[in-house]
Amino acid sequence: MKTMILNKKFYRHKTLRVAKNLIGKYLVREIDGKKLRVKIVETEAYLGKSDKASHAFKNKRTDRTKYLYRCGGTVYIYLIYGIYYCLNIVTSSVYKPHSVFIRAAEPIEGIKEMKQFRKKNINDLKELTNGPSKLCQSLKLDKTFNGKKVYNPDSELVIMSSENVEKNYKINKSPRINIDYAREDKDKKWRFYLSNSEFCSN
DNA sequence: CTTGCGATCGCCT
DNA sequence: GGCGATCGCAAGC
Repeated sequence: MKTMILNKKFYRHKTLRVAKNLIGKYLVREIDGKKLRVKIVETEAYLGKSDKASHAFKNKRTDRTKYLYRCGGTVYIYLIYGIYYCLNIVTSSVYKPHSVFIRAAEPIEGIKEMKQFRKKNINDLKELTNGPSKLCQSLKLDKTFNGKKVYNPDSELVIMSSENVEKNYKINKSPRINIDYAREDKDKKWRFYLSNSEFCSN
């Protein structure tokens, strides 16, 4: 079974389902003729209007969050703490500002380049991509990717299916990380991760 | 215009 | 375990 780009329809489903289905898929970044490839091992679902942790809670729509209102498969990247970027993939239908937050991945290809894009000297492989902003550094992703489509073969960032070994994946769930402000939504088990993967965030 | 703060990380103790 | 970095963003005046 060959790996291929996931089509637009993959993202047009319930966000919790897409968040789980993205585990084990490949995130592929093309830069200067080089291919950087990682395997997604940890995600979180953000359910828009009804989710106190979501940037689009109560359908809040601003210059920053407008990308969440586009079709499934659209990139939403935001700046956090003035210095770091975080990657989301829009899901569900247009007008529902849902997304899947990509928290961690396993480096597969282009590791030399990823090490160069991260600031510090990395010896431990998992330190390249075991956090949402570490991942963005390693893949050199920033706000210029906003609005791009991960199902478009011409994009510099696409998501690809994995081999059929994914049938053997055991996926766990837990509450999402660092959303204490979300009150009654903070304990919802909307975080998914590959069981036994050492490449998950801390 | 002003102000308070964050879906993180790395360094410090 | 704690904390500071650093600035875009959104809310409030």
